[in-house]
Amino acid sequence: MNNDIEKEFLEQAEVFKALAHPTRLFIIHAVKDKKLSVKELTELVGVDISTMSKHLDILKKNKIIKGEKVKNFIYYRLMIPCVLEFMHCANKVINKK
Amino acid sequence: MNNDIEKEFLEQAEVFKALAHPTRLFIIHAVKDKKLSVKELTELVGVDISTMSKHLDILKKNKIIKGEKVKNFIYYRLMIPCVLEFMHCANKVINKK
DNA sequence: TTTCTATTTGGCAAAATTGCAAAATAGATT
DNA sequence: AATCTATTTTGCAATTTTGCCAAATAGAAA
Repeated sequence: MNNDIEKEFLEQAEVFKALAHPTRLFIIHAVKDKKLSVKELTELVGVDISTMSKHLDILKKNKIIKGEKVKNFIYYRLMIPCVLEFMHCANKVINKK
Repeated sequence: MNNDIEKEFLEQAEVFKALAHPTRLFIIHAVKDKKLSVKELTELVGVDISTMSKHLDILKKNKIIKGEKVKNFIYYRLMIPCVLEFMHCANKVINKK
């Protein structure tokens, strides 16, 4: 595997890793058509708020979601709609199991 | 997060996890239009053959690739073409970084 | 300013992933 | 049968990921 190709797959794998967690998939689903704060997402999932913050950070760093500060809150929204197509495809894979 | 939803995202996350490794993304790319044996893939990537075997097993268990035995060799091929669209989308995400 | 409220960060232990080496299998060839 | 050859499995140590708690920040409200 040559160096450029290797780098390409390495970068791509980072994106897949960012998606490879049930809580993060839930977040994507939840913010696809409405903005939600860290606290709201925390309550929906039922996890410690620091844990939620870290999950959001991973998605943020990969430019999958984006946060907008309003007063004390940071509202997150989905930035990459094609991620939803990923998920439909993933479902096809699951159903063939 | 209710139980059914949780299960759905848990299953989806498994598929994303299967894709979240540079070697496994390379494999998918390599077998998308030609069948390759474990040994051939091992040489292309430059990894221990037992490591390659494990990567292939992960993709196989998730029905992403399928192996066909011919003589002593097992030739793998891509089963889920929509995975390639995943990768195009992942590239869009990367380029926005 | 002091006090809330929302969010992030650091620390840490538990769990999962990774990759090599060695041993085990499977089956083809001699 | 014995011997190759390809692949898988086991064992294990190193690395990474995860999630809670406690502490730190940021900024709004009183």
